[in-house]
Amino acid sequence: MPELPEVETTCAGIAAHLTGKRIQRVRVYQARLRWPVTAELAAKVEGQHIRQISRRGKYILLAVADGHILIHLGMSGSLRIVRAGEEREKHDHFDLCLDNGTCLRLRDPRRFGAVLWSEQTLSEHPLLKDLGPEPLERNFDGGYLHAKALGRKVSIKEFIMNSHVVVGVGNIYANEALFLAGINPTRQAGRVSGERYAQLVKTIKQVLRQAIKQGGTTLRDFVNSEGKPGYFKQKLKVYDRAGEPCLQCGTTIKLIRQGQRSSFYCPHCQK
DNA sequence: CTTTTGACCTGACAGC
DNA sequence: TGCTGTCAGGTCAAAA
Repeated sequence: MPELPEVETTCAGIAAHLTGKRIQRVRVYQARLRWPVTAELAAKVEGQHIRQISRRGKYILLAVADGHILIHLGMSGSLRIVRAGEEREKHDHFDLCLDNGTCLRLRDPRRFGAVLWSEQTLSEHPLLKDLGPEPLERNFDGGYLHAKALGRKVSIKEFIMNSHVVVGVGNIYANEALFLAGINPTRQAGRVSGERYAQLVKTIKQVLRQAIKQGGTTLRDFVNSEGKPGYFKQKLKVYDRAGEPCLQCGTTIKLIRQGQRSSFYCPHCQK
């Protein structure tokens, strides 16, 4: 489900509710997520104040005095702020109960998400330390991508979806950015010019910024922290449009599989 | 080192 | 009304 815009939307929605609040109680209803939710987490954070909410790639980070809670939404996760008494529904696996009668509640049908405790410096955490740059920051530019791609034979689409290359670009936005840049998703990463990488970086930033503005993309079940969907789906040019006409030239949008994921592109506009 | 494949899960939907 | 197979916003770990 959530790519960077959806995680960003979620983060922005929960931040004001959490910042400065004291964690009264951790409730784990289903510990078996991507990794087990540990008893250590509860022991460490109960009674602590949430100092700050931030995001690194698709990880949401809640800072407390001597460590961080790392939350990943996987494919189907969502976070909401609920009243403490609110009835739990199917797939609600985790609550962070605050001292003001509200809870941060994680729902995740597929359980590919994660809730982890980290006492390490974040830049040394095994899941974070090798992550690529943030796509919306200045250090993510055409020169960086072009240099990183040198000698790489993977397709450009799999390349930009690799979080060690750049974080936050998932299947929807990879397809969209490649369309906007006019690049065929099957092209080898190492065989794309610096000029085209500069263009691609622009379209990645553009599509992510627009999606954030629209509150993300809801395909079937993404909801923000208030339970509302995102509206970027209406702006998608190629994703989920196989067999439909290209909005630029009318050619039929093609569907192929790359690395077990669907890719959509216009064979005429993308070379 | 890079690349590919399998694994983890539930739910929705198509086709028989 | 089943049942089976396929697909879905991710990404780690192991194999090649």
